[in-house]
Amino acid sequence: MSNIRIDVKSRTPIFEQLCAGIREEILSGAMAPGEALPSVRALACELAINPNTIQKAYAELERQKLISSAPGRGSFVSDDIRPAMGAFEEKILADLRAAVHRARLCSIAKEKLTELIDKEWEGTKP
Amino acid sequence: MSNIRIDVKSRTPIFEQLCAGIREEILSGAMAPGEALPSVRALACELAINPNTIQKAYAELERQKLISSAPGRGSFVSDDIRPAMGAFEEKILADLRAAVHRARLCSIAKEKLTELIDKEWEGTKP
Amino acid sequence: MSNIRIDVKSRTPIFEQLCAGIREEILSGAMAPGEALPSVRALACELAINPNTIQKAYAELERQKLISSAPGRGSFVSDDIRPAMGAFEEKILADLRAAVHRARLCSIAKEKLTELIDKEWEGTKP
Amino acid sequence: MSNIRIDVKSRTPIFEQLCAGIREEILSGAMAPGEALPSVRALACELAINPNTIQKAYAELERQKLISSAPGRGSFVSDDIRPAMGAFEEKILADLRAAVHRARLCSIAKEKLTELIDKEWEGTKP
DNA sequence: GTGGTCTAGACCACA
DNA sequence: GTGGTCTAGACCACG
Repeated sequence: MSNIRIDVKSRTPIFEQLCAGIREEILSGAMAPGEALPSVRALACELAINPNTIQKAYAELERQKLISSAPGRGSFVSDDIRPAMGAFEEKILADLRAAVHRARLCSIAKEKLTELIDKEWEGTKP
Repeated sequence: MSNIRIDVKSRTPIFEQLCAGIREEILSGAMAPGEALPSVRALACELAINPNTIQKAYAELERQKLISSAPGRGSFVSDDIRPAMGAFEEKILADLRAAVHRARLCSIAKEKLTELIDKEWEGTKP
Repeated sequence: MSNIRIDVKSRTPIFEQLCAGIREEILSGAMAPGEALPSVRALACELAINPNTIQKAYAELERQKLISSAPGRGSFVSDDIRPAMGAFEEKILADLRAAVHRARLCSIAKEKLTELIDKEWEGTKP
Repeated sequence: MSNIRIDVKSRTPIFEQLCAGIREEILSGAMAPGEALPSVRALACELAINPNTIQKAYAELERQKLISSAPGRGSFVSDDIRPAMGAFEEKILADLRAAVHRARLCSIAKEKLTELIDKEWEGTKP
């Protein structure tokens, strides 16, 4: 989990940065289903962040069925993350559609978009 | 201007919805350079929104050089909106890059993205 | 008077642009003491500006003793513009002092200022 | 921050006076990069000004990259104020040029200008 | 506690 | 009539 970087200066809420970071870890396979997440206190200490903020991020991820918390035992990556992945995928595609729509209004050439995708896709190959 | 729809229940601030709506009107050519925008009071009345909120949106658009306001005379679409378009284009492409990046993490097939672009592009043809 | 150019898009009020323009004409000697200014209506027509705005500019210049209006006969450059020049000079020097002060705070080198003056001075030689 | 003085009777808007005052504090080094600014409410109370006005000033300074505001945490002087300083420097030099130009029109001797700069420069030595 | 947003209502200068 | 500024008071999300 030490791959997660928080930017306290950023405008996006810290708990959302946390959600995004942990979600990436899970969706990319860095964290396996069933694996234990660090405790709220430990992560709060490691990232120098208010425990309440960690708690809020965990609660949000649990709401999205990406993790499950067992009171007194800790939090764990869900065994089946496919439904959560589906919901997240929907959101990503919706964002893409919106961006494409705005690009269309802004008279950006379609080639520029596909080219951008190619470039970004190669650049982040695992 | 009656094409603009405001959702007061939305999480995105009203003034941002206004900015986006008016920006679309301008970038899409629905409003021509030099054309007068509705007065702050008139638009406030039409959309049932507080005049201060309209003014905040106009101020933001003026900061982006998309419109210019002349006290006592009204607000007008800028004669030359190209520099503003350039800045906006940058933002759109950055959004696209971020969305593609997240799609990559979520193991979405690249074909799905290009297909989505094709579909969205055709669907919004003027 | 046809040298005066008004920018209706500018943020500085039109009547102030008028004042500045006419003041320049007078202080630079383009208009001689005692000379008649164009009538309010004629100037309003020539510049395509509301006559009330011309009137306001003339009133302001009269308040500054740069011109004098004779009801029914028109407006004329004052015979003795020295007192008005003095007051205006004070204002210019105050502006300069303020700008220099801010430049000092911004750590701008003093040489840059004197150099700027030399350049501006030569560039606008009559 | 108690060095800032606001003149509610002045013609220049309060929020601009605030911007200028805080900007001076930052550019002069009285406030260090990363330092926390007083909270909107606290400063509003101290200066006997409406919090909204303080917020408008903070928003403007943030737009100029001189400070950064983090919802829930407060506002802070930017870590790197050099880009903002550059933009501000441009404005100052433009003001100087304009003042020199008007001085030229008003037949003010060039020596008077350089002398004024020398005097002002010495008078505000840190 | 913080900053951000919105509303309601007022006053001003400008045209 | 216009836009610009300010005030007072409210609500919200974040930490």
